Amino acid sequence: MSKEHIETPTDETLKSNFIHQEIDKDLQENKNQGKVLTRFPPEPNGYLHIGHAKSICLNFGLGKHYNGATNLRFDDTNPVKEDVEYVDSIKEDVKWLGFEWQGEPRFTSDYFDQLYAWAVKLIKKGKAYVDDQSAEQIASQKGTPTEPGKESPFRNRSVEENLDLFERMKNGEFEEGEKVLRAKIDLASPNMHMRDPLMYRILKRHHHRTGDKWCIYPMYDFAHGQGDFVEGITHSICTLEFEVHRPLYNWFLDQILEGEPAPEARPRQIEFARLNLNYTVMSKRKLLQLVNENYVSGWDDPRMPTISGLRRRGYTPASVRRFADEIGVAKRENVIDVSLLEHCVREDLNKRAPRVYAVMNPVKVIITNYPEGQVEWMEAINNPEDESMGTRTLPFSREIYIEREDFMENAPKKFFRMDVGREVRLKNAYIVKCEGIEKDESGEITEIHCTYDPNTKSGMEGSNRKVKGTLHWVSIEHSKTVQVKQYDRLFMDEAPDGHKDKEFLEFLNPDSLSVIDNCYIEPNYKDAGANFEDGIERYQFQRLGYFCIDKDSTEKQVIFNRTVALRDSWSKKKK
RNA sequence: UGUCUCGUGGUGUAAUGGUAGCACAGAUGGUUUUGGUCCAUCUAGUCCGGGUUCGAAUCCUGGCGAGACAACCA
Repeated sequence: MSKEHIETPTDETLKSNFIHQEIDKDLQENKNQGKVLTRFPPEPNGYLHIGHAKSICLNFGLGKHYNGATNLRFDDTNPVKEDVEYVDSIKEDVKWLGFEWQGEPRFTSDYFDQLYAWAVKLIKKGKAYVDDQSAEQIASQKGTPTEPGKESPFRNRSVEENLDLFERMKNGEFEEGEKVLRAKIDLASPNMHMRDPLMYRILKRHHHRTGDKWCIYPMYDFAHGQGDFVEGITHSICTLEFEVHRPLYNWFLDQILEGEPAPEARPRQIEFARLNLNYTVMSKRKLLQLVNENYVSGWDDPRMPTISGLRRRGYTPASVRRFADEIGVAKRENVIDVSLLEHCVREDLNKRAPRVYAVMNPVKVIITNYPEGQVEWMEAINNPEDESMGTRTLPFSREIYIEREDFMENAPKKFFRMDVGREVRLKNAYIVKCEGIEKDESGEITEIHCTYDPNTKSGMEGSNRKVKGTLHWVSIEHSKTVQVKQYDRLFMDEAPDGHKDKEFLEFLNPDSLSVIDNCYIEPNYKDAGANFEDGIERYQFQRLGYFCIDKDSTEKQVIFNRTVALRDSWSKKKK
């Protein structure tokens, strides 16, 4: 089957995966009245990255596929690290990717009262207790995966005392670290998470939503599963590391639901392997470090694997969704080659980006037999992949720029470009012949002299002649000067954070950004009809790659970011 | 020396007891006014051993290997 169009979100055909099969089974058993409700539950403590995009596409894709819905919930149980800045960026990124969450975004902090009540219920059942020990003491009693833990001396306090203490924790009578609430489960469990995990800790911090109402905050483990339950989530899709938490979530729900009527839906957690991409890092901590220590310009630096970085780099939402679909979903550890991501954006942009002429590394060409002062407006197709995008005109004159790399003295036969005595075609203009060159003292070419054949204007009969090379060009007099930022991979190592003895920063690529201040572009590139749903202008610079206009552009200074170069089988061959 | 999870071309991912397929990457050729696109062809795989079966990537068993888990993080 040929790929005529890259799928739009509505007709996206999801690749099947094991999660579909599990949900299909649940549906066959008529669990949850046949409903499917998923959720995307980020913590607002950083910007979303391509790994989150996988999760977003999975969760929202599932909701759509099963005619259900997907909630956006912020798991904001740790005011120390969280911020509204992140809430806003996450909403923007999910929307940009093309997904809609059900109703308003949810916040785990909306459930703090309920969680508190449930904690009290557990205390009353003798399933939770206040522990006065320090973090270190508790840790030292946890045991190891192979040795059982030891009981806290406070484990068997009376219900009354626990109730009193917990309320006083809530009232702010104790300082941070003085007391915690713990679940009373099993210190000998082979699952470390069942060894009397913490439920609440004292944090006298301002919360971005609840303000100063609380000075105790639930731990993620005591909040996440209940958040899903409260919302009626049927399938809680998460990454592999939470597999060992699943029994704990189920235990909490069992405790909470005891004595209650059977709920309409009870979340079922299914885990999948997170995305890893080579030549980058994906941990929030490391991304934050890159930002804070100014190795990049910000979360949306086009070299970052963040969604905002990809957006600024020029990736389209469709290309990211396609990528998420291509990589699939499974439980085994995986490392995806960035070339697949690049393939996805090329595939989309090839279909949709208008072609324009720009010269990044110019050398001057004088067409000696072309009349001085004459200008011809040449017609050019905006996108050979999409006739409906029409044509525009661009000016041709006696003095033009071509790429320095498109000329070579004494070039080998396989070099299909310009050399003295050779003919090449100037795309959408004339066939020209190189007659000679001029150099400066250092030997660098300063001018190339050509003659043109007036009978070979594109469209004329005479232009049908076979010529080995076709070059792009711009008229010097008419061209506009813009800045171009070229990006290369941020790290030189395939797995920058995969070395025990070396820090990932050691592998930073010093050439990951190169700025070209004088890039020459045809004057009417805006007429080429760049039209993208997110309003970002994207173009193909003929023969060079895909570029988009950076948000920092001004009228005086237009900045283009290179999204990705065109595939280049010539440069590969040279090696 | 625990519990859980996972091993299919270089990288991902299908095949759910019945011809190991697809994508990316790589190679070759064709078309081309982008060395792009497109088209065609090729390279390359079931971790190992035993068992069940007419038949095993799939089921059983024993190894081996990888990952996760011992934060008042999520």
